[in-house]
Amino acid sequence: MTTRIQKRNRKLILDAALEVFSAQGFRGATLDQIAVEAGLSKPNLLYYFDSKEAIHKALLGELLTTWLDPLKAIDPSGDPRAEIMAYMRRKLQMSREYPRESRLFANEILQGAPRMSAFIATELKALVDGFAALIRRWSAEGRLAPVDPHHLIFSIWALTQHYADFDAQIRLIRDGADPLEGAEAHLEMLFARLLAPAQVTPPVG
Amino acid sequence: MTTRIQKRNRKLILDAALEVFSAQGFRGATLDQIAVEAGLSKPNLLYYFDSKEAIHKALLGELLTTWLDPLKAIDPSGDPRAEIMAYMRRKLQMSREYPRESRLFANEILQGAPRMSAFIATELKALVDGFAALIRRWSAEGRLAPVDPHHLIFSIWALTQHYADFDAQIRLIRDGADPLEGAEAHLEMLFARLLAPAQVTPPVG
Amino acid sequence: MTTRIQKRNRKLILDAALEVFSAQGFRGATLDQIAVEAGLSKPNLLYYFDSKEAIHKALLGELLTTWLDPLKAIDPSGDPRAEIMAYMRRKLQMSREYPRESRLFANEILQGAPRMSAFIATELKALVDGFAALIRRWSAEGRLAPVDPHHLIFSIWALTQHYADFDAQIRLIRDGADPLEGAEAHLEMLFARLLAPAQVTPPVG
Amino acid sequence: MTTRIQKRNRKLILDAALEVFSAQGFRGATLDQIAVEAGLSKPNLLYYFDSKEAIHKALLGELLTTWLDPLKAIDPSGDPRAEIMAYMRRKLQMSREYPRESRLFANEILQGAPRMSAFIATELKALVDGFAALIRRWSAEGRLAPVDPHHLIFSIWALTQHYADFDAQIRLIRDGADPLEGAEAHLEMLFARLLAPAQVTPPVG
DNA sequence: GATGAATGAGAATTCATTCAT
DNA sequence: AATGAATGAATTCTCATTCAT
Repeated sequence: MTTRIQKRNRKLILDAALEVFSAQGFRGATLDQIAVEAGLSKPNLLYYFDSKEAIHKALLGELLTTWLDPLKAIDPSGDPRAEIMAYMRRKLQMSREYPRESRLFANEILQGAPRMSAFIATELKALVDGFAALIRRWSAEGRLAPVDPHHLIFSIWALTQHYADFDAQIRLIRDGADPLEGAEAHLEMLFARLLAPAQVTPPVG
Repeated sequence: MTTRIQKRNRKLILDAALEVFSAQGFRGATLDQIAVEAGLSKPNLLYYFDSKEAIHKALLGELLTTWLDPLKAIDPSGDPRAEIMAYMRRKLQMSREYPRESRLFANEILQGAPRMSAFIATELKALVDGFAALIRRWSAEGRLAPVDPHHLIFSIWALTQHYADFDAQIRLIRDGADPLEGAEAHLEMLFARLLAPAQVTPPVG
Repeated sequence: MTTRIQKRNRKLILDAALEVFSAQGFRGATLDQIAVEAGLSKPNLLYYFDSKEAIHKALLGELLTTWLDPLKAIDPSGDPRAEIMAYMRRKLQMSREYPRESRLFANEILQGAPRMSAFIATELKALVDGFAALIRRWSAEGRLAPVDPHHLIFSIWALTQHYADFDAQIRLIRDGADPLEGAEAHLEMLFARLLAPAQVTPPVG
Repeated sequence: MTTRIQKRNRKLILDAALEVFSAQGFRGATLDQIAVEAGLSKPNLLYYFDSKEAIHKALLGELLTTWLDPLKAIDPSGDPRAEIMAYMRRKLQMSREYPRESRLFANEILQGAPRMSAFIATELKALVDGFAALIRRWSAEGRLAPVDPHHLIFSIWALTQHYADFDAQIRLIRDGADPLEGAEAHLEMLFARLLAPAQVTPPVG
C-alpha cells in the first residue's frame, strides 16, 4: 500500500535528485545535496530508496518513457517532412521543458552509458531502426531528399539537445540571452532545406 | 629547468588524466585511477601537480588552444561557404582525433562551466562574435543564405561534437559501426543546402 | 536544538582535545589521538565539529572567558595591594586548576598567536590597559610603590603561569614534589615587598 | 674530516631549524620549511643529519650549554644579592639575544620535556641544587632575605624567559613597542626588594 | 657533496550507509 | 515514517625518508 505521503516524498526525492544528478553527474552528486534539495533527512531518502544507485536508477527509469515518446509519436502514414519536422520540434520542446532530463541523459552517455546501454541497445534502437526504415522508404519514394537515416536522426538529437546540454556555454556567448530564442526558426529552415527532395544546390565558390 | 623525466611524466599524467576525467568527470575521477592509468604512484602525481584540481586545470588549459584553433583558421577573405564548410570539417576532424578532449569539454559545460566560464565569456566569445559578424556580412552580400550567425555556429558545434560526446550511444544504435562513417558526407550535404543563397524551398506538405 | 547526547559528546571531545592540544600543540595533535582520548570514532568527531581547526577554535573560544575573568574581578575601589595580591592568587589558582588551559594558551602565544591576536589586541588589551591605568593612579596616590604597570602585569602572568607551563621541568628538578607547594607563600612575599610604598631598599653589596 | 663546506652547511641547517622549530614546535615544523630557510635541498639536509629528529636533537644539544652557562657563572664567594641580580641580568640578556632558543626550550617543556628530561634531571638539577644550597646558606647567614631557593630560581626563570616566550602577546598589548623596554629596571627593583634582608613590609590595607 | 625523483605511512576529511529509537 | 547518531571505506593531500645519479 502506498500512502499519499509516500507518493509525495518519492516525488520530492526524485525531483531533487534530478536537479543534483543532472548538474553534478552521478559521482559528483551527494545524498546530502539531494536531501537538502528535497527538504528531507538523509536517512529518510534511504527509507524510500535502497541506495544512491537506486535513486539514480529510478530517475533514469522515469526518463526512458519521456525519451521515447517523441519517437513513438511519429506517424508512418503522415507527410514525411511534416513528421520529421514535428519530431524535431517535439525534441526541441523537450530541451526547453526538460533541460535537466536532457543533461542527466547526456551525463550518462558521456560516461559510456554504464546504466543505459541495455535500454539503448534494445528499446531505443528498435524505435530508431523503425524510424530509419521509414525514412529510407520515404526517400526511396522521392518524398524526401536521399539522406542517411541514422545521421539524420543524430542530427536532430544533436541540434535540439545541444540547447539544453550546452546551455551554460550558449548563455555566456549570447550575453545571457535566452538560448532558445530564434532556435526553432533556425532549425526549421535547416531541416526544410535538408529534407526537400529534388533540390539543386549551386556549386560552392 | 624542466628535465626530460619531468616532461615525460607530466605528459603521462596529463594523458592519463584526460582519459579518466573525460570519462568520469572531475568529481567522478580519482587520483588512484589516474595514477594507475599513468603507471605512477599517487604521491608522485602530486609531486608533479599541486592537486587534483591543478591537474584538471592544466588539462583544460591545454585544451583551450586546441579548441580555438579551428575558429582562428577561418579566412575572412575566403569563399563564405567554403570557409564555413572547412570549419565544420575541422571540427568534425577534432571529434575523430580528440574525442576525449571533446568529452572533457562537454563535461565541464554540462556542469555549468565552473572552471571555464572566464575563457568562454572572453576568448571564445570574442572569436565567436568575430565569426558571427563575418557571417552576417556574407549574408548581407548575398553570398550566403540569410542565417542567424550564432545558431549557425551552435549547429556546427552540436553536429560535430555529437559524434564524440555521444559516441557510446551511436555505437550501440549502429551495432558498433564506426560512428563517423558517413558523417562527413551527411554534414556536407546538410550545410551545403543550408548555406546556399537564393534557394527556393518547396512548401512542406 | 541540542540534545543530551550532543552536549555530552561535545564536552567529551573538547576535553579530549584540550588534553591533546595542550600537550602537543595544534599541528602536533592528531584527530586520532583526540578520538581515542574521547572514546569516539574519528568521523564522529567530525560529526560534531567541522574540522580539526574548528575543535581548536571552540577550545580557544571557551578559554577566552576563563582567561579574562580574573582581570574582570579586580575592584578599582578596593585596596590596591589587596586587589593586586588577590588577582595574583586567582591566577595562581588557575595554574593549579586549569594547567592544560594555561599550556594551550602558552602554545598559541609561542607560535606567534596565529589564532588569538585579535582577542589579545582587543579584549585582553582593553582590560590590561584599564588595569594599568588603575595601577598608575594607585601609584600616584602613594598607595602603591611606583611601578611600571605593564611590567607588573607581565610579572604576575609570568610568575603564576610558569607553574603550569613549566610543570614538567619543575617536577624533574624538585624530585616530583608538587610544583605549587610553597609557591603561594613565595609569591605573596615577592609581591608584598614589590608593591609596598615608601620602602627603603638597602644598597646592594 | 670535516671540511669548511660541511661546517658551514651544518650551521646553516641548525640556524634554519632553530628558526622553524622554535616557531612551530617539533611536529609543526617540516623539513621543507627548514630546507627553504637554509637555502639547501631537502635531501641535502638529510645528508648532514640522519633525520628530522637528529636535527632537533643537535639543536637541543647546542642549547644545553648556553642554558647552563649563566648558572655556572655564579660565584659562591661573591655578594649574594649582586650575584643573584647578575644571574637575573644574564638570563634577561639571553631573552634579548636568544629568544628563539628560549622558545625552543619552552616548546620542549610545554610538551612534557620528552627529549630533555634526562638533561633536566641530571645536569640542570645538579646546578640548580648547588645554587639552591648556596641561597639557603646566604639566607642563613642573614645576607639575603629568607626565601625558598627553588621558587626564587623559578621566579628568575619565569620573569626573564617570559619576555622571549610571550613576546607575541607583549607586542600586541604594548602596541608593538619593544617588549624589553623597561624590563630590566622593573626586574631589578623587584629582586632588590625581594632579596633585601631584614626588611619590614607595612601591613596591607 | 648534492639533488631531482619517488614513495610508504600517515592525516584530515568526505560520504553512503547503518543503527537505534 | 522519520531522524539524530555513528561509522567503514574511501579520497585527497602531506611529509619524512629513500633512491639513483
